[in-house]
Amino acid sequence: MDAALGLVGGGENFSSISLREVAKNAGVVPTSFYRHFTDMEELGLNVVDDLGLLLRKLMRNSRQSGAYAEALNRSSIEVYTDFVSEHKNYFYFMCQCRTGGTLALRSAIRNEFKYFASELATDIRALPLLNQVNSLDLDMMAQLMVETVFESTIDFLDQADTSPNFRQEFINLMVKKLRLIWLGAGEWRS
Amino acid sequence: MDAALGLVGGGENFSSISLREVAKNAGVVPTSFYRHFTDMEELGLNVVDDLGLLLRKLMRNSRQSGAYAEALNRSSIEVYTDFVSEHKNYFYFMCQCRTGGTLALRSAIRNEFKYFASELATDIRALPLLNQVNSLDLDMMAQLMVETVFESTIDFLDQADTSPNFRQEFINLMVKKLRLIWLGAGEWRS
DNA sequence: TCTTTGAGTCAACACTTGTACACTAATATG
DNA sequence: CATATTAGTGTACAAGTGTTGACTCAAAGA
Repeated sequence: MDAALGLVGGGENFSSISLREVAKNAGVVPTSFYRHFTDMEELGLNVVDDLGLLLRKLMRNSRQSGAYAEALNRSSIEVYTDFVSEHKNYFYFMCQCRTGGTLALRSAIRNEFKYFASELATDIRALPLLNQVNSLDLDMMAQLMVETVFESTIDFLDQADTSPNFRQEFINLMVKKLRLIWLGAGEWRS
Repeated sequence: MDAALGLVGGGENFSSISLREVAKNAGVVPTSFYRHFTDMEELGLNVVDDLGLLLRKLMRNSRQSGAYAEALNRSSIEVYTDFVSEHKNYFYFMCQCRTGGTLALRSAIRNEFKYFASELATDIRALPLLNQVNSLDLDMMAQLMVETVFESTIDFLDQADTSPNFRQEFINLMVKKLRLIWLGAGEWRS
């Protein structure tokens, strides 16, 4: 799995990586691949699971630090961008497969997002700002926030190394977008 | 190009489609491919150009019908979803390549988005609702709206055929998200 | 201690892939 | 009419692909 992620991080597309490449990158003979996975797709699904664990860990940490309570303010965006930088390969993989993977892979990732969004929804449910919002609309809002962040991740990955202050610009833009959504949420009447 | 798009629409990932497959699907011998493109990437870039033309056409139509003036209300979302349904292959391609293409392909698509968003920005600039918003923030808002719509396109493509009322549910959700953003925009003070 | 099992090796297969070269036929252009 | 150009054809090759089957060997469990 690390070998596959390495290739993805190196610029290859997961869907066009061959079993043999993975094996070679893992320092192992091609036939050994079958000892671990039947398929490249199965390998991909396992990576999605790992990614899910990673994201849950991130979420736990954010909750502890209290940043999460205000759900996606500046500091939580900073945490996120750092996290992405530390796990570039995983996020390249995720960005690629969310739209370009097998149908099974796509829906596996979709599910991770749903989980993430629903966790966010329960966390912000209690906020007094949102007491005019019903449960369905709350889900919609959480979904929009999560999507907004994830959607921009590929841009961050692509450009993070281009200029030293891109990270700050990116964070500023992200914060604005989320503030805009929060502003709308405050006015929302279900 | 149609042959390539056909393969994409059939579930294959553009980045793993071979030159030979395209040739076969076009009813032509592999070596003939080189008469038109040097590369699969070059073919891809040409498809992006075509897609750009398509999107501009869509935008023109929406403007004429007046729906666009209110920028992404229900009827313009309906127009968009119909448009996507009519050009599924193009949109599968776009969704795939925005995150999974070559770097050149990715940034070509990014540019189309930028163009689209900036057009939207100039269209909504005059709205009295937004007279407290400066130019930079307006761009950010237009960008968020465009992203929000495009980001969900893959979900629409994947699930449009699953249930007969998915289209309506999708439109409802989309309208809500955009309404949320508009609500925020109305409160925004740059 | 014997035996099962997990993870690796090697050789081989039929097939696909990108690309090169030499050739043909229709269609524009001078 | 002659000539260039454009889009197609067939053959060929070296490299890469997924998958098979039979083998080794260290570690874990009985």
